[in-house]
Amino acid sequence: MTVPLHFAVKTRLMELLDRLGEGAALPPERTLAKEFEVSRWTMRQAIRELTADGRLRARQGQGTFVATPKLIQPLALVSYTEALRAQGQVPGREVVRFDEVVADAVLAEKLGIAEGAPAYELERILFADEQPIGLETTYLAVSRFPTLREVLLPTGSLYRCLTDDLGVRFGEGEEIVETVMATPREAELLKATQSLPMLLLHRTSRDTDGKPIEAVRSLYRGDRVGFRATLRP
Amino acid sequence: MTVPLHFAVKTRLMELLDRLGEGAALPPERTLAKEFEVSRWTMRQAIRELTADGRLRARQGQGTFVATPKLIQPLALVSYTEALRAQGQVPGREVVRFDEVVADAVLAEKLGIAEGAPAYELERILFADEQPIGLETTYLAVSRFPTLREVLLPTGSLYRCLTDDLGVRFGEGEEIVETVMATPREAELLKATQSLPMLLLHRTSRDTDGKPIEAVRSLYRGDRVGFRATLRP
DNA sequence: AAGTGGTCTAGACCACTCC
DNA sequence: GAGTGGTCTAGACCACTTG
Repeated sequence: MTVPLHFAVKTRLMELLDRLGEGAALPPERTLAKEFEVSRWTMRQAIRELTADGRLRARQGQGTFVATPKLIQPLALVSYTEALRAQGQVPGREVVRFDEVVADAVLAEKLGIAEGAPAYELERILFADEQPIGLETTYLAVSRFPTLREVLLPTGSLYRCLTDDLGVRFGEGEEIVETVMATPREAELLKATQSLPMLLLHRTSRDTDGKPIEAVRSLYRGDRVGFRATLRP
Repeated sequence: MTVPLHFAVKTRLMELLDRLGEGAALPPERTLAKEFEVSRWTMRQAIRELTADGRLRARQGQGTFVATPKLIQPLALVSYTEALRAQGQVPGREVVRFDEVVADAVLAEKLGIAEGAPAYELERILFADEQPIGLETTYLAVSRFPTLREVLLPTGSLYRCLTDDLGVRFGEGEEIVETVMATPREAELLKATQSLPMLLLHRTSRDTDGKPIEAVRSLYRGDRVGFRATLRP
């Protein structure tokens, strides 16, 4: 056997998906396994890969469905709200946590504050058209934005608040992109099956004077989201 | 929601990895499964996630080992060769295919040529310190670079060849980043286990006059590589 | 030949959704 | 309660590497 069986199944399934339309329901796993004459484990392996690729969406208790194309987000210092609106999607946010933490050495260096100084930790779920697509944890120096708690609306845009209400002018930033597997907590918050590949982004951004603004850890559903970067030599 | 068993195993395994050093060998799956009192399937699920996260590397017939940290590559219009050297790694290339193909509508639009016009298809495996980390397929218009076959050395840098030998000046580009699962062929070329999450990049770049230079499809091992982008407002 | 990871089966039970 | 996807077991065989 050269090609693994589950991959041959994946290939045959893809043909089936092309015939079915977007949003169409796939037959149950057990039925498909019988039709393809493979075990349910093998069928699930094939379905699992197609799910990770963003071609299928499984919903427990309901069934498996043909997915819509991935959302492509800009990789730039722009507002999540405006970026989504530009693509005709309805943005949404839900605050999971808004605490103050003590900055450790790594965070303090990123925010340009002393180790042990207080920092906001703002964790939010990002939605597109009511569906959770990302989990964003933002760290900001309390000393720099002492009034943040008063001016930031729970469902408002953080970038708009920083620029319009607090006079921040974004300059340059750096972002590191990698793939990881979600933890059960993260998967639950994003209503994703466990063990789905995610896109993990680590961002630090500075204002036009070069002063640190924020450090951000963003986890996006790899099956639903991609990113677009503008390249320079 | 109770935590799946394989994830609890993953957490316990991570503690074990911290005690073992980089490059250390893990006990065999069957042994670990007995020690943790789980089935081999559950143990493999945990190992699979740690492998996808880049914490472990499995080698068939040999064993499973604690991995080294990911390589972070720049997301910019720069030479792969120089980017790798800047990080103290030894770059390498291997040409898999160097054909001429007929451009379909999508490719023709990207390259600024007529549909049906000939285009080079150059597929290469990218190595870092002798290990395959990426598979890059580059498309260029034959009409624009008629002498490419003569001036490009099999193990040479394409970017260096374009800039130094053919007088190309890179201007701006666009890159889309997403996660996918590798096909068996791709996994084999990258000497990766099948079904490992990969980073898929689609790049188009233009010269300083705005004329299209190349269209590139790059597939990088998600367990070994990450990317760094510079952000602007 | 022995030992390792890789694939696959058959079957069980759980968690969730909908009727 | 019925049907769906999600997790897990026990066991088998294959493919690869090393001695």
